[in-house]
Amino acid sequence: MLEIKQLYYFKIVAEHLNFTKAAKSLNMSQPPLSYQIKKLEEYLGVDLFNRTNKYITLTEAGKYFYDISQSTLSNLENQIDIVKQIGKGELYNLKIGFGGSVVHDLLPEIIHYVKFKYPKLELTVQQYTTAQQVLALKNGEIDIGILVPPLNDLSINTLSIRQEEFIVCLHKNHPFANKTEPLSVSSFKNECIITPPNEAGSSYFDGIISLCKLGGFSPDITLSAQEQHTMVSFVASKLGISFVPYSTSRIINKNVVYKKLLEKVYKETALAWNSTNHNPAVHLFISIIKEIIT
Amino acid sequence: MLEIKQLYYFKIVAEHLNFTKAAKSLNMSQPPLSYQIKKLEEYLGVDLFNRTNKYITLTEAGKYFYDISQSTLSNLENQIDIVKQIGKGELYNLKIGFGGSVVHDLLPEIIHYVKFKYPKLELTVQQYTTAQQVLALKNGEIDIGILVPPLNDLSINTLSIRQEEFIVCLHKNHPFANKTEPLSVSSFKNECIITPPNEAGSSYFDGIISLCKLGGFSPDITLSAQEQHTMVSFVASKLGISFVPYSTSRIINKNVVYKKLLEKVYKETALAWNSTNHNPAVHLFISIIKEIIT
DNA sequence: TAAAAATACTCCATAGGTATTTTAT
DNA sequence: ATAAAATACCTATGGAGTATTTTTA
Repeated sequence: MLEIKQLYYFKIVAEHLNFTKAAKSLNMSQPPLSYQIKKLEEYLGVDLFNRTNKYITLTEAGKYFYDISQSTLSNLENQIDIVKQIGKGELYNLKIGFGGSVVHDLLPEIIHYVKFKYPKLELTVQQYTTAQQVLALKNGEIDIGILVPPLNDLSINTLSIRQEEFIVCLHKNHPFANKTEPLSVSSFKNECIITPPNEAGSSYFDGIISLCKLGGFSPDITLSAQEQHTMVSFVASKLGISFVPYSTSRIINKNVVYKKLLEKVYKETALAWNSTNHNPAVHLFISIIKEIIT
Repeated sequence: MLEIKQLYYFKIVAEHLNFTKAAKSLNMSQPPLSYQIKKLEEYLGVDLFNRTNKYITLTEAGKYFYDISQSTLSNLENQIDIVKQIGKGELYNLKIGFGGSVVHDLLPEIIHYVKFKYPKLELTVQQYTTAQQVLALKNGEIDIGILVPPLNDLSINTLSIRQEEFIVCLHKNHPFANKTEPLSVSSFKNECIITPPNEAGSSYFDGIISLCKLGGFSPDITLSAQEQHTMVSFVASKLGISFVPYSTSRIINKNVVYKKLLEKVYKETALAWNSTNHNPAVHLFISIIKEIIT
């Protein structure tokens, strides 16, 4: 089996390109060092050094393995530092799941604010769908979700942190693209509507459906896209129109315009957490977010 | 000292939350497993499990250490796979240094082309200045540089892969912003010129100086920026004008226009490699690039 | 011939096994 | 009473040391 000791020995030998000197710098004798490197090479099934009895050089595989050893050792060192701080209660770690829609505005804002004001709070973030987040919250894989409520799950608490009205995204040559007054949803009853994927319990998708209902029609859905910028690109390619939350209008595309709607439906974004989670940072984080949104 | 075995043992225990069952799944008995975990905790100086004799749970530090163990083990596994392939000559690795100016066009083009056509060539890329690249080429830290020639260093070979004329980047309200014919460099003799940093031997900077000489003046340099998009932002903020290579005009900024110049000076981009480098992938890579540029 | 790696061997530290005790539910 | 972790003790693998040989520049 591979051992960390071997990575370290190898790193030192690769830096000295001389077993005897490397052994000296490791405060050990040369034979066991040679032995460990040989064992490492046997484990990998790969020669790491070109050996002549006078001098050694790294093979191509050895050069690559040097990078591995280097980065593995330094990563471990840094991460273990963090573990020690968490253990001493000097640092908190929170695992945060988020949906794609907050990547470009809310999430960086939150991360910067937390890093600046609460350097003792280390955030690990990963992208999920809302459904995946609920699962991950339940099995403790994440501490906090940033998702679209409502959830019909009693064990998960939520706190609404943003309400955005839906607006419509049109191609610049669309007949309504130059109107200045808000548009009625009913004007689009014969258009192809580009939506997010209709996953089980997707409130974002449901919001679009209820918007169309207010306009008196059921949408013709032939195109869906996971990412907001893909939806915008589809509109730019004249594949249809799209109802998007206000924040999407940050995505600038020269073939696309955004227009307000007469009918008001709101897309909510919420924090979610498992009520049985005992990580003390959860409530710290929630109170920080409350600071931001007020 | 930390051992990889301990990371693995810990991972399994954390997944079972039960020493006896974890030991069974590891084909070992429970006491030595408990002993190794205890040793690990002593090494870290941190409790990883909350123990009662009936059941155990992960501490917050333990949860974080689980992530470390997980990712360290899987990274090592993947990377070792690559080392084995390199060792067998089934895969080549090339370390490539590049200057900032190729990030948005040439570099992605090269990476995609290579990944698609030569999946056996694994590229590791890292950003450097031209001067740093020359150093890294000499000490073998990188195999290939993508930089601005000429280099006055005989041990480094170069191959020019792109020539771009300099154009001028102006604020949209600049008096010349609406001209259609090419502009003379001399028109800008009284303007503040935004440049890249004047590092030792920067041919990019030198190109701008010789451009100004053609216009019959020495530039007034008060502002410099490392990144192309920063230079464009400075122009957008009316802090001056900038002479930029043609590829920079890909950076679209609604307050900025790009205009051709009467005087033609070219910024070159070249591949560079150490003539004593024996990595067989170097010449393979060079021949691939020749395919792209012809 | 000299410098460095490989080989041969010895020893002891420690990983892991078995048997047993402790503890909390 | 029982399931699970901790403790005590034993064994043997293998890591590291010393002495020596081999290799080639």
